[in-house]
Amino acid sequence: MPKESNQKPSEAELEILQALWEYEPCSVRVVHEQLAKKKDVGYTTTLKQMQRMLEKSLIKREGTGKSHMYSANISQTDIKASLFDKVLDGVFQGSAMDLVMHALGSGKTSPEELAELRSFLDKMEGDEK
Amino acid sequence: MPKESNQKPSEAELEILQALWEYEPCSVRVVHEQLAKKKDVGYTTTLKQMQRMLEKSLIKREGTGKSHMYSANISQTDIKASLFDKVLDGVFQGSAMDLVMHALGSGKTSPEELAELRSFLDKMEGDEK
DNA sequence: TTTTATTTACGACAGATGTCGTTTATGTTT
DNA sequence: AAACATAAACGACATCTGTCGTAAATAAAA
Repeated sequence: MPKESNQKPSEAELEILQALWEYEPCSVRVVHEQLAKKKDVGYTTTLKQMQRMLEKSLIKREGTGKSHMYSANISQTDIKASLFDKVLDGVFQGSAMDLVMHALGSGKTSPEELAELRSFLDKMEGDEK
Repeated sequence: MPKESNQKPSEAELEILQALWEYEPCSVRVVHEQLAKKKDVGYTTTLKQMQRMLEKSLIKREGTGKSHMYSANISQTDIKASLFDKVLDGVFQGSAMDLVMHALGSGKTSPEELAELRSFLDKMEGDEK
């Protein structure tokens, strides 16, 4: 199997991964510019962070001499699952339903999405039987 | 207003808070025994952790002399919201729907719960208009 | 081929986190 | 009161994180 990372990314590392998932493969500069939009941080800070992430195999890179191109070495799907589980077990006592309710109650869902959800439910209930 | 904590708990701190939410007010010993079920850690470690949390006002305590009784100083609801938002923005690109789908797709919901969700949806759609 | 602009690579540092060992204080039993 | 059992307080330490400054490497321009 491919040697994927097993470490869980920190806050800052996650931000970098996000940029990578969107632009990979790309240079440190590109990633940094994304971060710079959200917060005030130095280029070398981003670089250093990425170098450490490289050591941890959270990301990978290619290219020789100057300018390396980086890519995430961990899928967004995995992180989604991982963070999701963490929150689920951490504060929702493992009740996915509770979490769903929270999500719907947060007022961040449009009517269209609710409709979509409804049909999804139909499909789910259709399957089991 | 009551002086509540503003810091976000770390991994280990969250575990302690969980124990507190369930048993508060309680002693360090009780909290420790809960943690000990899940991981191998020393009593003084838990104690130290809690003392630091006290400084940060993540928790509070009462009782004089020996044996203090501790309680969480931050509501589980707040943490829920906070962690939820973090995950939502962090990897689900702010799409609550995506997160809901993930939750439902994780196979951690019973048919009863799905039914419950359905009626919840009915209610929601009934309200808006 | 100098100069200039970038990109990397290193090394440092402060603060947060996770873990303990040891010492001190304080009830509880004889 | 003396001995014992516990709880709390301290201080120490190794990592991990977030941030940089500075130096070295390398490509691009003059």
